[in-house]
Amino acid sequence: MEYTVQKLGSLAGVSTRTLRYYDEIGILKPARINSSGYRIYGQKEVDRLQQILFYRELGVSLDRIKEIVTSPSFDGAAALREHREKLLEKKEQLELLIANVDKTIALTEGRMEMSDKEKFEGFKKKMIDENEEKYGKEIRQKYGDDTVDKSNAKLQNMTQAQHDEVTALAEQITVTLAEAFKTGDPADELAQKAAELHKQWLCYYWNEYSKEAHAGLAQVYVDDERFTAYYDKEQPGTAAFLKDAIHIYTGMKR
Amino acid sequence: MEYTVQKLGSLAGVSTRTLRYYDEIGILKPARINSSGYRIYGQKEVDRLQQILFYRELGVSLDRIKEIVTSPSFDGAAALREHREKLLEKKEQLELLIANVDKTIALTEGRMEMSDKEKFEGFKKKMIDENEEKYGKEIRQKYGDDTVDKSNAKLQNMTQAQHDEVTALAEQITVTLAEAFKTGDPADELAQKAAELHKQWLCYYWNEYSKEAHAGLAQVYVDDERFTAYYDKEQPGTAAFLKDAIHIYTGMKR
DNA sequence: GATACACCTTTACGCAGCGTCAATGTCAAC
DNA sequence: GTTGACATTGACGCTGCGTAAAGGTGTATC
Repeated sequence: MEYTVQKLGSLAGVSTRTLRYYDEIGILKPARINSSGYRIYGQKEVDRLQQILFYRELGVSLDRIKEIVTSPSFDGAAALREHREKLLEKKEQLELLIANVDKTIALTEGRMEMSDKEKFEGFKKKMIDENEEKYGKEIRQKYGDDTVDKSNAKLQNMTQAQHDEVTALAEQITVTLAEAFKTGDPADELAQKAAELHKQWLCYYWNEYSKEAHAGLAQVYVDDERFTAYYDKEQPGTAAFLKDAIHIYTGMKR
Repeated sequence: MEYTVQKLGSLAGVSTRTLRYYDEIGILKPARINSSGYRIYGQKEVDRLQQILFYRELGVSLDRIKEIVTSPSFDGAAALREHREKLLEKKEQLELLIANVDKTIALTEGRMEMSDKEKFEGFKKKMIDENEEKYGKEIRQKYGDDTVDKSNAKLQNMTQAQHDEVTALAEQITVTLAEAFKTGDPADELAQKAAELHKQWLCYYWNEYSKEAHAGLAQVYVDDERFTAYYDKEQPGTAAFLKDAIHIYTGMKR
């Protein structure tokens, strides 16, 4: 299959200008130039463009990308695995930031206090991490454990922040559920709110939410005595009540 | 508390140049200018800078940020919640990309086939989303369901890719577990590999992994008949065997 | 008072990664 | 031969600063 600039551009979702620029900086040369000077791309170029876009997405500079894709000893699979690693790191970064946002929201809604210094912790940490990413290997060889410690501290902070949110949510569920239980009706507005909160709580642990899984878990709450004990702690029958509420909420009767 | 450019800069982790630039474009003016022309920032400016950095982190242009923070009818909490939403979207984006990478890795390691079009799906989807983000409200008002449909299609695709991986992993667990069961020893290398695979599988669903939770789930496999049935399908006793393997793997005896 | 030094100021150019003209050539269809 | 969708090169513009130049200020030390 052969492509002109526009064909390849629309295939890959980039502009023709971008393709010409990539040609200009020598990162993606067309397979050949036809008699009228048109750029003609082939299969190899499609694959290469894909790789380029992968790395670009990561925020890797075109210069670095050039090094990567023009290297003759280029191990595609290894590069992709590395690529994957970085994406995961970026995801962690994001989660850290989200935690920071949550904290700030909590602040504006009263309660917590945050010193000026604390306010910028998230950003500073980020910068530290970026430095580590750049100079990581050297630093690690030189200072070893210190770096590892920092990384661990970050992780602890993250899970701490997340843990705080989850705990607050769990508390809210308990309260709402106790209120709802008094009505005795799992279809009642309050019980449905508890189910909704429970869904939110669940979403902290599950990447994918499905009604089936939610309903399934509710069943486990009744079937598994450890869960049952937790929910029935204050008021026996609460676990079963929650199960009913969730089954109604999800529309699953099983 | 009052700050000069450098004080504020080091507090916030930005350069003095950045602060001067923010002054220049009118996004963050100092509280006052002292007799020598020095920029002096106060508490209000610290808070504002924090907001600016939040939005900057998101990739929002300084122009947009200016609109947001200079708006007199500025609801901080609402803005933060919106901010949070976008971060979550970005995280989804990332997960979509990771799925795309995984797919490509699987491709290079043989098996799967991927058409040229498919290769760029991730990127195209991303662009569509970006357009939606920009013009979302207008489009939604004009075309309503169409946009919603697109969004849903994206989600389906994402879970599809992830689902493929998870299915492959689950298959691998089944096979390994069946082999391991023959040895009859849950501490055996093969059984421990099955536990390891099970952990990986679990990590597709859980954001946080803990040994306690893993061991707890293993117990549920034995306690809950639906799970037991699934694992004992080919060979009764497999669920209990997996539980033992995981309890050894996690070092939890309970 | 001189000198050093860390801080501040404005002005101005440079960079990536393209978008966006402008001016012009080419191909297929009518 | 004209129209219209494609292609070409060349050049300038944009963001969000980094960085260097050329200079003023504040405090300490000699």
